[in-house]
Amino acid sequence: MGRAPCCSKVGLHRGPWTPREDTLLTKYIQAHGEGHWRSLPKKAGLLRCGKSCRLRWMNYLRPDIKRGNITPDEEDLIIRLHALLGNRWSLIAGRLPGRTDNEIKNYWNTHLSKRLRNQGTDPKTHRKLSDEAVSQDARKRRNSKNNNHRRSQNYNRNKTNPSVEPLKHQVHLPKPIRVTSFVVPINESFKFNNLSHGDGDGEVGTTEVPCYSFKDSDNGAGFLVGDNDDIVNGSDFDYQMSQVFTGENTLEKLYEEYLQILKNEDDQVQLDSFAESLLI
DNA sequence: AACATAGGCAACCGCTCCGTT
DNA sequence: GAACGGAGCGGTTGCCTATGT
Repeated sequence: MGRAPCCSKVGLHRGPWTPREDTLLTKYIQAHGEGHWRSLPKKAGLLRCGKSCRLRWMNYLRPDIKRGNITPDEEDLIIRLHALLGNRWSLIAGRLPGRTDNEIKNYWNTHLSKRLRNQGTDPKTHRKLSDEAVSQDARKRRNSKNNNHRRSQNYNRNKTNPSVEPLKHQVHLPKPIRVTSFVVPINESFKFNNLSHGDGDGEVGTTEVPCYSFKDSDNGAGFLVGDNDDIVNGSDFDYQMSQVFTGENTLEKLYEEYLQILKNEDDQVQLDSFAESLLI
């Protein structure tokens, strides 16, 4: 408490990560493994704070991250887990292979909580909302929307009004799709390739971009993914998805657990002990 | 075509937890 | 037991794109 934020040091990069930074971070972790986040940026040659590096790795660069649409099964599981655990996103993410807490949190805030409200369910308590509560909720949402619009309006005003200091131009890369659920050992997990592509500033040239080639030792399925939309082969993606969900039956197993518990929903002790088990 | 609004997501911030000294 | 520091978590913000007017 009272500690200075680790990102307050001047001269550190902030905002979206560049392909070069991604490469440096991934290469470093590939060689040395995760951990020691505070000292990592210096050793890896990054002008970022350790927290930023950790976040980038955990939410974006890890090879076992699954990107792409949340399936209806996953949605259902998230809702049920949220009912049990509340906003403990990391615990919820821990039960969804390849999903990150940040992704689930965002998905909850942007999709699921709205859907529950529309269905007349309080997304916090998972209980039915009364008519009065529903209308109050609608008023609240209108207000929060207005606040959000103000932020957008400020941004757009700055964008269109040359008298206002323009915000720095930032490059948002296309979302990569990384689909693996198997553990990849350090140093053998992935290889880097060089890709020719536009770098987002209108220039076209050769930039080093992380592009990982995975190999599942069990079934021999190769898989190429990276920061470029055209890298991922759709059929491979589907194939991997099916391996994740039909091969391991992770979600089905969880569903069975849930169904068992929900059958005895009155049995609070059992429910509690299940929630307890998730904490391990 | 230009502008306004709405929605989505990556990244940041501040706090807490927990191991070490 | 107190102080310290690394790591992790959840809430919030900033910026972008899509859609509407």
